Formats: sequence, structure tokens, C-alpha cells
Amino acid sequence: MHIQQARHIVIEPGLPEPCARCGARAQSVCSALESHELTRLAEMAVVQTFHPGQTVVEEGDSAAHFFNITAGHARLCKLLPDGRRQIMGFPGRGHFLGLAVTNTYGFSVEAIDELRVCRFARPKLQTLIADFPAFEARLLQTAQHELVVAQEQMLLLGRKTARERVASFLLSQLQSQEACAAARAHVRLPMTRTDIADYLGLTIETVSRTLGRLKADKLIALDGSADIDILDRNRLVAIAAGET
Amino acid sequence: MHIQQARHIVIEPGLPEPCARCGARAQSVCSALESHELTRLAEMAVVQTFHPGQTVVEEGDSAAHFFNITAGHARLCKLLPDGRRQIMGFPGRGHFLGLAVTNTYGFSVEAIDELRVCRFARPKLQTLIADFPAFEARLLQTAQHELVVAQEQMLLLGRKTARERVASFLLSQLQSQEACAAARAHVRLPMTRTDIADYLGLTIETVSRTLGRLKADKLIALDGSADIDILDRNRLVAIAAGET
DNA sequence: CGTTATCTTGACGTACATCAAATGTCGTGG
DNA sequence: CCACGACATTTGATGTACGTCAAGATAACG
Repeated sequence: MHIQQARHIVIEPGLPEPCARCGARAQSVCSALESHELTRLAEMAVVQTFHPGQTVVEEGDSAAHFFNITAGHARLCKLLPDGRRQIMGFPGRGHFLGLAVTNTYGFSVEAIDELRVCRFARPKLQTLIADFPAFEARLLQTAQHELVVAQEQMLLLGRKTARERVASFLLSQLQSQEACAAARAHVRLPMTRTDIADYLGLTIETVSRTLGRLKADKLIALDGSADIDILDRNRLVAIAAGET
Repeated sequence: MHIQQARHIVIEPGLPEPCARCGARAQSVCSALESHELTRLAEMAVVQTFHPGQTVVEEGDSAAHFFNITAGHARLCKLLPDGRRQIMGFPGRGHFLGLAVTNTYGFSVEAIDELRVCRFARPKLQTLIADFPAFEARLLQTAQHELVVAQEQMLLLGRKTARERVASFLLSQLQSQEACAAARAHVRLPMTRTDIADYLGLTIETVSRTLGRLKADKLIALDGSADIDILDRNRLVAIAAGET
């Protein structure tokens, strides 16, 4: 279904971007650590970059590493044998990968755009936790937040209409970008319509038609297929909440 | 949609069931604690019982407590304004309630059958964690497991057919009961068809018809509506995995 | 400036929802 | 013990939101 290029994993040597100066630090679990702890963290990290479409980890592989995204976006995919795909999320800068993991990865991680991650050996997580209790507290906090998000997504997948799903998605994307950009009502979607469809439990055609209808209703404006202006945010919030 | 009886919450005095002798301990997060720690835990706990249909916590209420189920089953519900309902899970004995929680509860908890819980004030969780680091580790482990389960459910809700959903559900119920009972291929479903439908993102009629078809196909046998025999488990596993 | 992938739009099909009885099932009181 | 509701479940007839199939229209790219 998805052609996989040969992997050209770029492992960069040394510490090109020490943790203390990492732009993703504020949003990540690393914010729990102090500067001298970050030095130790940096020693454990391997920086990798992935090009669009490349696979970071494969569903079912034994979980040897965890990751922290420092730039770009990924998609978390689960597949059924016949190719049906469900995307669990689109983690971006600052996102920690490795919580929803037992012995093997429960999903594949693929780069959507140019993706940069810090890779850590999983066993070292234990030593890190043992040394810095604040880190474990931060992980628990992150896991709790992810659970809340996951349950909101279950409601969406089980009970919302296509229109409600797309509205919810646009707003969640807007929110994830407002962390960086100001409160403009503009969203850039780094992922394809296929990705969006597989995230929302729909087909590309339904996603496209639904966006078209939101546009006809003057709730959004499309500028190309990746750039969307939110014209009536309140109305969109109401739709996303199922109030229609 | 669901008539709510007046609450007759039974708060039992003292320590009718000290943690050290708690039947649910082995399966719960409390297993991380040693006997002298359990004494302190017991001092903090309030035992409550709820009758079928009673509400333990309401979605949106400020999250003052967390709970540990010691007997019976609950359902975790999220509602849309027009009454559409999604059930996030059916926690039973040993299950910890309070991970997928921020300041307010993200779902309602309702008793399915006779439900018994240990209630703890949420702030005390912090002191408990501070005193017993093993407890925090256990919570993180539990949260990770719940995240994996939640993602499996997202795959079900987003991409599986009705037949695959029902097969998955029966197997998950079987597994949750095998912890206690031996490997018999018999499942007792404490929840109604409506609950099952709201858990699987279907309607009662579709659940009923799908069970009927599985029965016609000699994969299961129905004995009353709450008791089900798994006749061909391997086949059911294949269906649940989407291999048809 | 063709070539190719992605996105949109239209016509039609279907799995599941909705509407509507019929059929258990269980607790209660006569 | 049995009759009687009050519900839960099953079963049937019909509807529909979304999926599937099939062209076009745009946009990305060498």
C-alpha cells in the first residue's frame, strides 16, 4: 500500500544539538530535567533524521528504543492483514514516543515530512528514571494526557459523523500549532488526505467531500490542499462537540 | 437516556476488608506495596458499594478521588450532547480508576452489577507516590498498558467490521475472565446489549444480529443472553484480527 | 512542460442504522 | 404456582451515511 524507500538513516555524530539548547525541550518530557541532568541525557541520545515516508519503527518489532521528536511530524500506524490502516496520531516537535509500548511496538512510526528525533536505548530509560524521579513523574503525567486524548478519539471514531470528525480534526491541528504560532485561524496540514482519512476512520473521498462542504458553508477556506483558514471557529467547535 | 436512581451510597466504616487481605490486591496497582505500606493505604481508603445503574463519578466533575475496584464491574461512558454514548471500557476487580484524568473526570463511571470500590482522595495519591516510589512505577506501567489497549480499540472503532468487532469483544471478555477462571471457553457478559453496542460503536440490533450470525456459523453458542460458549476460538481469533 | 501523484467530484453500492413488532426473561404480587 | 407487567433481546422491513468505483482537475517535479 505504501512504497517504502530504502532507508537512509542519517545518524549524526556527537552532540550537534545539546539537550540544554534543544528547541523542543520546553514541550517535551525533558523539561523535567535540570541542566546537569541534561548533560547526561545528551550523552545517551543519538540524533537521527528521516525523510518523508521513511519508517522509524515497525509495528511488532521488539521495542529497543524510545524517541523524542525535535522537528517535523510522524504518523503512528496500525495495520490489519488486508491493508486497512488506522492512524493513532500525528506526533510533532517535543512529543515522546515509547509510552504505548510493551515488549514490542504496538504501531509503526513513519516520517510525514523531514523528521528529526533523539533516539534512546530503552534500558537506559530505567536508569534515567532511577536517577531522576522527576522524570518518571513527568512520564506518568504525559501518559495520563495521552490516555485522555485517546479516549476523546474513541468517542470520535465510535460515535461522531464525518462532519464532526473533520471539524474535530481541524481544531486539534489548530491547537497543536498554536503552541508555536499565535492565535491565527490558519492551519497547515503536513499529512495527506489518505493520512487524515486513516486517522478519522473515513475514506479520502469522504474527507475531501466533507472539507468541500465546510467550505461551501463558509466555515473554512482552502488555500491549496494543505493550508486551511478557519473562518468560523465557534461554529466549528460546536460541530466538533456534536451539537448539531 | 438512562434513568438515574437516587444515590444510596453505602460507606462502610473502618476497615471491613484490610488491604493486606484484599482479594483484588494481586491484580491491582496495590501489588506494588508491602504489608506495612498497605496498612497506611488502608487508612486512606473508603470502601463504597454501588448498585446496578448507580453513578460513581460524573463526566466533567472535578476529579477529587480515584478508585480501585475490588468487586463487580463498571462502565466508563462519554456522552455527546444529543445522547450518543461511547463506552471506553468495562473495568472489573483490581482495576485502577483515575489515570485517564486531568482536573476533571473525562468520563462517567457507572455500576453495571453490584460494585465495590476503594475510594482515595486524589491529593493523597501524591503523598503516597512520594513515600513509595514503587507505586509510581506501577502506575506508569498500568498507564502504558491502558494506552496499548486504547490504541487497539481505536483500530477496532476506526477500521473493523461489525463481525470483527464482536469477535474481538468476546475474546477480550474471555481473556479478562480467564485471570480468575480456568481456560474454559465460556464467557459471562455482565453488561447489556446496549452497553456492548456503545462500546463497539454499533447499535443493539447490529450486535444482536452479529451474535446470531456467529451462532449460526457454529462459532459460539448462546445460553440465555448473558452466557456465551466459545465453540471455535481459533476461528474467532482470526476474525477478530481481520483475517477474513 | 510533460509525467506522475494527489485531490476533487460524480454515479452507484452496501454495511450498518433506523423504525417497528414479536419474543423472550425476570421480578412481583395475587 | 401462575399471571402480569416492565424490560431486554431478537427478528424483520426499510432507509441512509458513507464506501466504492471511475473520471477529471490540480498540483508537485524533474
